[in-house]
Amino acid sequence: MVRTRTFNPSTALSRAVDLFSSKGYSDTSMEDIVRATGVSRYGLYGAFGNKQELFEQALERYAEGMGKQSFLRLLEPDASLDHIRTIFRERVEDMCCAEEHKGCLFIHTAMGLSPQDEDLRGVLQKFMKRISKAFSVGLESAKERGEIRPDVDVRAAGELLTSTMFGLAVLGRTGFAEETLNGIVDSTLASISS
Amino acid sequence: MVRTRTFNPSTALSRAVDLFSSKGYSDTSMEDIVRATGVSRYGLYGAFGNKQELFEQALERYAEGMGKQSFLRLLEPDASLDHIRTIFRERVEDMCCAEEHKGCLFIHTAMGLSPQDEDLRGVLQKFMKRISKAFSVGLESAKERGEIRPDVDVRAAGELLTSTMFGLAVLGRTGFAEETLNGIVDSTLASISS
DNA sequence: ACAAAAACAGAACGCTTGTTCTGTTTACTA
DNA sequence: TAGTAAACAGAACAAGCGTTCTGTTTTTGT
Repeated sequence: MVRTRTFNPSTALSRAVDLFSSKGYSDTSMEDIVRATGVSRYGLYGAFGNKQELFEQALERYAEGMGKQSFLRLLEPDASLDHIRTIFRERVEDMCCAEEHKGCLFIHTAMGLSPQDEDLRGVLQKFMKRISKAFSVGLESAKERGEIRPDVDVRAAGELLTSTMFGLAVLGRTGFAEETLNGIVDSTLASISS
Repeated sequence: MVRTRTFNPSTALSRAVDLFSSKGYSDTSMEDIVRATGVSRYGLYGAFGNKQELFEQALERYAEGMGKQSFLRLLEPDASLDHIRTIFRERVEDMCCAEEHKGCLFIHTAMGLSPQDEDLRGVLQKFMKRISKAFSVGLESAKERGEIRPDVDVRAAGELLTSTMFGLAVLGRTGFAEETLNGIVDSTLASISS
């Protein structure tokens, strides 16, 4: 190698994640990414291949970020119902307060999925099941703490919470009030707590 | 008028609704609509103005169809919890069984919304609040029948069900099993039933 | 210091997009 | 039945897309 990169692919990817998660795949152009990152086409194509591959890496990065930022703490042994509530509160705040409209890359990807996109669908499913599983584990801990009704099936409840998370994101995007969304969170959590 | 239309704008609009709700605004081209309807560009532009206006009419039509097909029955005085469950069952079947992947135009529209699209956001919000209200009215009837816990706030519960409906649609799109989705429906309804 | 290989900026390419224009056909009216 | 105005099919247009190519600049190893 005779000349070194002047940009950091990792931070460029972060910018791409932001764009993709607020506008989705189709409504984000390579030009947009060039502008947002300050990286030339050459650099982007050299580092990521093409738009599709860049998107896939962005999705991976997004999932990783969501995990680290929100769901990892559910796997700790002292996870409680409050942890779960906090995760929802943070997500809700992100979703509706932000005038920049962050959006949710998972939903964008799900809606953009074409029927034959079996690979991408699999990846997305894996990420969502991971979220569901994390909720279940957290719920199990909360159950041991006596915060959850003993008859609650933590697997089913994990799926319920995952579904709720996406439902909230859609309502948030549409501009529903933060209190409305938090009300939904509280109803949902109340339905499983003892 | 010296020559009459050879196509029916209303049925053409129906086709457009199908396309938009499975692929969203950006991923549906006028060419797609020309092909699906058999109507020439001239006819489409003459009847609907442009793509944006066609989309808005499609959204209106979609909402109307959703209302007639699903939510109108909740306004009848004998509406019960079973009516609500049936609506969810039908939606779930539509969403995940169908290999054609019908999709949800509301979610597509919500995600495609740009921060400054204040008008469209208002329209969408109106439709969603209408759904929420219909749920509330149905829940009130069910409550009078003794099917719902007396302490349930039907307004909050209506919002919860609306959110659930969108969450389910996202999971359905991602390919989650029908049983999983129906399980979520049952958990949700169980949480409010007496 | 020089040569070479890779990063760079941006022009260019082919394609698709939404939209408009053109010439032709049709059916109603007088 | 003849004239006309609107519907028609599709060519044409400009703009934007993802991608590639080109000529220039930069940095490292010799």
